[in-house]
Amino acid sequence: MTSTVTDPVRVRFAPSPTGYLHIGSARTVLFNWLLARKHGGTFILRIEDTDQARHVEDSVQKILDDLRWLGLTWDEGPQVGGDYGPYFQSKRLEIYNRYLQKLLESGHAYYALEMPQQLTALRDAAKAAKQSYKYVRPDPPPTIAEGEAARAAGRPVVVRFKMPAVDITVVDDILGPVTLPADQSEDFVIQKGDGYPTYHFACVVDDELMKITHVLRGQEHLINTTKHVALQRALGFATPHYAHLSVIFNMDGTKMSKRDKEKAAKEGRRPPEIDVHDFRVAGYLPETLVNYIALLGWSPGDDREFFNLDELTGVFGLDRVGKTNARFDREKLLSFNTTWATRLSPDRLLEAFKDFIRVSESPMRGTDDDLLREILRTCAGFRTFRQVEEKVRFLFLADNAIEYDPKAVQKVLAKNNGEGYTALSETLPRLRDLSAWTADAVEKLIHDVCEKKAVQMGAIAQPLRVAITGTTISPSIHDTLALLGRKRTLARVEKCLKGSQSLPHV
RNA sequence: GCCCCCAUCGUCUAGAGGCCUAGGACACCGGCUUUUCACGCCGGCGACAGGGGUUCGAAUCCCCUUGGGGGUACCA
Repeated sequence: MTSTVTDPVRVRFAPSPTGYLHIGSARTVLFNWLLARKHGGTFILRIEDTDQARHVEDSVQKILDDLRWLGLTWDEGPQVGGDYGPYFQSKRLEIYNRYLQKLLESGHAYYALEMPQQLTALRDAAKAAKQSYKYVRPDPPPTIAEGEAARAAGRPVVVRFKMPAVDITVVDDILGPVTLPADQSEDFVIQKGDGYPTYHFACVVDDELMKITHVLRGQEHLINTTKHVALQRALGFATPHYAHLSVIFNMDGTKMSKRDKEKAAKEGRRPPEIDVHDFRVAGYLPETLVNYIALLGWSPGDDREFFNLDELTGVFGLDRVGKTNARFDREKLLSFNTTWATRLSPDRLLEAFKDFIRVSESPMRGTDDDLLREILRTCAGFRTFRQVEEKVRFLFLADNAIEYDPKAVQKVLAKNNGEGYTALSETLPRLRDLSAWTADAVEKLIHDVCEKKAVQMGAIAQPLRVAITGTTISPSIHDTLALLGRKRTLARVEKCLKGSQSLPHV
């Protein structure tokens, strides 16, 4: 089915505040946002905080911050308001109760008195016997009066919706028609024992009241759609367009879960990035993330693959969203980031770099813009900001705090009877005498030394690099020296040379 | 157990019956460049899950099998 969009498009992203923004959710937001922008519609953010037990305190703040970082701003929702608020479900309890009463009175819903443990036991038994389980509606169900009395007596009473015994077909904008047999759905809970609505109920009421036209969500909700449509019919609500997105997995086919991080930490590995915030702290650009996740399940139909948000808005469409589950390829992401870093203007790159420095609490904090620009320039071709940081880490260490990598020292300085040290000591006076300490002058000097000694660049550059950084990795040798400055360079080389005298193999 | 969804290179995908001896990107493998790490350039390897149909003709349509995924909560 192709749906012609006539009403103004209103879409929403409805996270529950239980942590950071997951990379999979980020794709869902992106597609919603793009759909809204594409049609000049409205993108709404709604916080589904109906689960008191799992609520995480600063979660909302974190999610909002990472959404903004991605550039996915919302037209209605927390912090910006709107005509259809409040946008926190916990603030809409009266609204849900009103519709709940209607359902109760019209006989579409009823109070249910079973204890949770009782139900769990039945489910477990069915599972153990490899049988399917379904809640059986009491016959007759408790009356409203009985339900209210039980609740007044302090019993954990819930309200269940009478699921009609008809097959329900929804025409998904991505998947096409999907029919769910009636006998698969039970009378599900719409109000919990604590008085909060369940997701299904709150979601349906809010989507109606907030005039949502398109529901774009994860595939885990596909089957819920039956419940939602049934609820809409009972309530006399319109049914919005539905579109369900495929799932994103790790390369090994497992789910991308925060558990991966815990597991890695326990095993002493660096935790993989799972939430948007993880990628941000790891030194990825928002442009990269947006571009990469856009291509997970959507394609422009041709060979182009680099798009910013504006460009995506221009070409995005639900008709080009695929049905297949995707795997998250970190190698490709890295490659995208490398490309994006070269595509951005120096100003934009600097801005992004500073965000990285801030959120990652980098030792580069407090560095002035000119130096940061210079660092970015000398590290051109980098894959992530984190890599830049590692490459220029030597700049932010005290001269006497350089840690020498034993392997680098052996390979570059000590090997062959300390020929690296020899090269160093021969170069040192030339550096002392260098009139102007610029990258160009340094480069010229090193070339000159190489020529005089009839050796390759590496024979001079590498010993210098190890002497002043402690490692074999840094920007070009002339940039490395220029960045460090004459005084600190000389100090480090001298200290390195002095240290060599106590080494047995020299 | 039951229900639903999905199926092209290792990965993301293009492909909407003949344009396909299946295209691109990442990865991988060679080579070039090179002061380290990256970057860059050139070349190569590499897929229509299997089986039945439909059709003059199928990666494209239908069925079955297999495989993968989702759901089956007083979570969302």
